[in-house]
Amino acid sequence: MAKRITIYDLAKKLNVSPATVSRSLNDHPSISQKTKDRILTLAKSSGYRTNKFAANLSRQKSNTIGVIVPRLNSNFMSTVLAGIEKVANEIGYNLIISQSLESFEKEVMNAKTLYDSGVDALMVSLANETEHYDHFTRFTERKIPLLFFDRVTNLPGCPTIRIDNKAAGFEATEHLIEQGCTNILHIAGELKRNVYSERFQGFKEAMDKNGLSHTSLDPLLISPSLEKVPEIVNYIKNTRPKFDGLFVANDTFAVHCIKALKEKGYCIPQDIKVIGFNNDPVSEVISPNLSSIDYPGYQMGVLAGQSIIGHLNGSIDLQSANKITLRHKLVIRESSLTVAQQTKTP
Amino acid sequence: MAKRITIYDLAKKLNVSPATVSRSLNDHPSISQKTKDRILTLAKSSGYRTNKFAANLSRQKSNTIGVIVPRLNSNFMSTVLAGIEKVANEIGYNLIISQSLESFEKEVMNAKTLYDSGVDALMVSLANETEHYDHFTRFTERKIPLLFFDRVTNLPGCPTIRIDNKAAGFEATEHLIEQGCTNILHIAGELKRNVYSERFQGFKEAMDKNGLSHTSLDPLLISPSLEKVPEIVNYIKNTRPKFDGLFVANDTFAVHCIKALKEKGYCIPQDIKVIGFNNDPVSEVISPNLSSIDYPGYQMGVLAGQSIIGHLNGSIDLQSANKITLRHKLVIRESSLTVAQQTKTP
DNA sequence: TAGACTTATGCAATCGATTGCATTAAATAA
DNA sequence: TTATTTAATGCAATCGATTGCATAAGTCTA
Repeated sequence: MAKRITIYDLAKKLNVSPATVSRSLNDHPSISQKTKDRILTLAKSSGYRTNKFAANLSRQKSNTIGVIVPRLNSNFMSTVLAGIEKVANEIGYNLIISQSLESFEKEVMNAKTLYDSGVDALMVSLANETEHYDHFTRFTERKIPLLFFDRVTNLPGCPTIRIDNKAAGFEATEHLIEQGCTNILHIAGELKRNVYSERFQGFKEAMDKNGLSHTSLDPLLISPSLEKVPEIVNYIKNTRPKFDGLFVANDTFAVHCIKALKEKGYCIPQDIKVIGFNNDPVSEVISPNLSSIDYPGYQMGVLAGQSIIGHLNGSIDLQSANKITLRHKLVIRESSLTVAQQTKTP
Repeated sequence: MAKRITIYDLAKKLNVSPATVSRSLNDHPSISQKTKDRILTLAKSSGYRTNKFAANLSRQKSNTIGVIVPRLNSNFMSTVLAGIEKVANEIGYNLIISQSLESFEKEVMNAKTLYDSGVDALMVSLANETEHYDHFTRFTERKIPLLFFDRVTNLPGCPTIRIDNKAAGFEATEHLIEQGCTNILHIAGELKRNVYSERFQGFKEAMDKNGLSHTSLDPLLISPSLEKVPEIVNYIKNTRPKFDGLFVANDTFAVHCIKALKEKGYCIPQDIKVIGFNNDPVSEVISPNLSSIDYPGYQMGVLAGQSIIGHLNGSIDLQSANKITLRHKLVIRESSLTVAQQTKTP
């Protein structure tokens, strides 16, 4: 039952042409207010809803933005997505979200599907595995705005939204050094990704600057699995000279390291000071509270949304691919403070 | 440049009709394998991609599933979404995700938009505010599969996926009672939602069964804001007889209660035993580790996806709206154990 | 009141793929 | 060899909205 109502139905009922109906519905200036009112009234009362397939086909746009993220269920990502969704929703865009699960192949597939689905724009945070970016060229070729956030790469004409991971890594490391650490271990993520390589870079520079040697534990893939924690804790336990600082590129992992270290009898921060990255809510739950780098996920999402929409409206020039760098902030908590200083805080 | 290639282009180049091309692309049986091969080869080499707008318009389906959730950025929700996305992605469906942010108005808007977007199915987890469900009738009227998960309601013909919140609430409460609690405070969420009202119900029944009185702190809206924590801690502190048990309908909130209580000098579980709900990863981070009800978010997403796809394929009958109830599990950790028992565990 | 503009509407093509029905060609049966 | 079936393909309508161009009606000006 209830065949869907079309503009033809409305047109017939009001004795006007479908064209007039369409124009009225889109508030075209060349239709008299009277006619518009008649049509709008009927449209509303009869429950007319425009068929987007037809409209999309005709207009060649979908009012839809595609998003590819490594995974949905991380605190950071879902926060960014929440920000994107909010902006998109407000201006009437739909969001098609897909996850690469850190797999290059899936990322390529997702890109294809989203292209086919006719998204008007694409926003991507790259998978760990990704090393080539050809799957995005079909977008750029067709001038479909393409934006990278957080885990970015440099493609011509593509805006990026990110933080200064290197500076942040540097600050985190210097903070540990200021607290008296001289032998710091850095646990990174997949170094193919800027977020991890840059943090690592910052770490090295801070160590070098302070004339300290750095043991770069060759980064295990920490993001997906926490199984590596015991391994790392053993490594920490067995290495001499002893580590007195630990800079982990990701809070979740940091938190689990702390847990494991405590179980092995370590006192934190006395025996080893720890700092994470992301300022994930868990950092305030673990005891001792975890120092970290704060970094505005929600805002990143909002900005990404706004930026892409600017491009879609043409109000931002596509050529001038802007690179937005958001502010990060060192958040000092108990896990990295020398006890002396710690007691200062009430 | 690079005008998009259509089936007409392919048809012309191979001297066949567009119909033949279309059928070949869809692997229609009445096309000879030879022709199919020729067409498929050219299609691939020329980078043809089907225009989904046209296909959708013609077929009247979108290969798209709409999802409305209260918010993206909660551990539980993003986990469910990850599960849904996985299934949808595997069978070639796109996911349009939108958040109601607990607002009824937004939920209605989102439903409208998704309807207009021509989603083939809709999956919903209800907003706190929602009390009426008319915004969904346009879906059921048009036989668009509609499914509720976690925060469900009973609409005729709509499958639901959920857990037995009442039983879980009951078990959580009985566990506290077994541990010696006699004066338990329950902190619920918005009681309009089944997940919270049922847990509350289970709580009351367990208390009644054991002949205990229950102080039902009239549930403040705990989900969105943690600002209420101090208020609640004060309430706990000032109420006599003292509470010796705390059952919080949500782990995040529970964790922050524990933090606040510890700051006020409470020893947990000695002074007051605490149990949460959800088995959120933080429950293993807080000290003491939080007892909770485990409840499989990812699996819920997968099942929701499979169920809806069953409906779309017609392999599941739409009439027989199935109600799936997933297994939950009481996870006992330190926060709710009497010290005697606790020390038993190595 | 004719001519020149405006304003309001309609005509009809278009977007690209799908699909019921007709048709042709090839294969099989009689 | 002819009639009959089967396999392969094409024709043309359809999905519903958009939009350039044409046209009709209305308003002004001289």
